[in-house]
Amino acid sequence: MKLPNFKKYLIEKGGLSEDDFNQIRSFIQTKNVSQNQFLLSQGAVCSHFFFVEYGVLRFYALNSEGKENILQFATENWIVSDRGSVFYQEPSTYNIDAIEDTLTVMLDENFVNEVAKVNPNFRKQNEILLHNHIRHLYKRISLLLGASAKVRYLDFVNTYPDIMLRVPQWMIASYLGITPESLSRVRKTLAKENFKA
Amino acid sequence: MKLPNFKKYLIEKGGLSEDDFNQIRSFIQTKNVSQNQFLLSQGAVCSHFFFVEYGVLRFYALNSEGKENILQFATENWIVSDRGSVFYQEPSTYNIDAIEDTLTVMLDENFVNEVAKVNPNFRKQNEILLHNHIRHLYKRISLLLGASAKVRYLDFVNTYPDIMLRVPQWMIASYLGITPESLSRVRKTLAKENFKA
DNA sequence: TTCACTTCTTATCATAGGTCAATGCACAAC
DNA sequence: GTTGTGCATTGACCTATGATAAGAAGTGAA
Repeated sequence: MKLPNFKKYLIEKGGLSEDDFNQIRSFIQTKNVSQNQFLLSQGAVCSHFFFVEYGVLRFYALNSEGKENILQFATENWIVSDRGSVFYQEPSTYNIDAIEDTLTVMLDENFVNEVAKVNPNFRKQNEILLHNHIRHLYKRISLLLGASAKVRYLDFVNTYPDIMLRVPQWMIASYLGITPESLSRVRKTLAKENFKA
Repeated sequence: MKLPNFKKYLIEKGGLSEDDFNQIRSFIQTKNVSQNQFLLSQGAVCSHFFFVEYGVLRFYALNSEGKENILQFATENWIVSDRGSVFYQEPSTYNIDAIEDTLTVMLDENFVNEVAKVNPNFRKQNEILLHNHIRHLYKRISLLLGASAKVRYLDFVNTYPDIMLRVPQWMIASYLGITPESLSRVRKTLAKENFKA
């Protein structure tokens, strides 16, 4: 099983050596998800974190009227999961499905512990990654609280130009918290403005 | 320096023993902030995490028009900080000030390392707390994406009944991403509904 | 080719929530 | 007492975005 991205991630972000990586190879479990298949469905208990080796996942909730709210896209090198479900064995209120055919590495609490045994530094690195994640979420909340649909869209385009190209526009609208129609309008006015400038 | 909440936190949530706590006493630094004083101002580098021993802090951003968006309130036993600033020495884009006179414990990266030396289990516990934090942020994002002002307000009241009583209403409006006028109207309709029921 | 299906756009109308301005309270300072 | 300052409420109006419905363009299967 070749997992170039996962290996690179553990070495560059996790602080592991090539050797360390070889030692943990046996713990690695992967899972394929084809397009439109679910990795996690509302109501199920989520037992793993999913690292995306290749492909695109979406992580979303359904609100009381059944509307999908996309909380996160996950492309290569991202990790998604319902953390509450992993740590407390609660049924999840979220869904994860695949936007493209995707290969994931399944990580659980035990995996982190095993890696930490091989290289104790990993835990520290992992902590920094978690803080980083929190930071991104605060930025997102900040935009949702105080920025117009247009500003949020522009930020998305700048932050995730790659995702832009791989997911349909209506999903981006959902991620931004607006309707596809509104996003269409935002794009139209932006196009006009650029034409003038 | 008596820090009953901080001690309790490290023992209950951090997995430390009474003994462990006594060993790290010497690393503990505290800071008092009186009402309306700043703990962090936009543009400064934030070097610490702040644990609230008593009091209330608010963590907020200013949007492009200068409007405050409150990202987080922190009462007893909460930790706030601009994580990007702590880990990467970047100037912060956020502000933290005190809503009540507050006593904080100042934590930095080194603190975590020292505690982990005394009790290696701490790092693992800390990781779980971080995951929990992430979970709460996703819930918040989910509400901002898909719930009306009324629903968000009701959720706030249920989740943070204590904070309700300690911060002015216009700050709650800011936390919810609406104007004080709108919150006033939401409360009015809720009052009517309760009267009928 | 046609048909079905999805995505994106456009137009019209509806509404939640924003903006602005006035009023009413507390509470503190004097 | 008076004056001021900050907060909550209310009302009149405005606007960004939602809802609905209809078309247009792309894609893939039969």
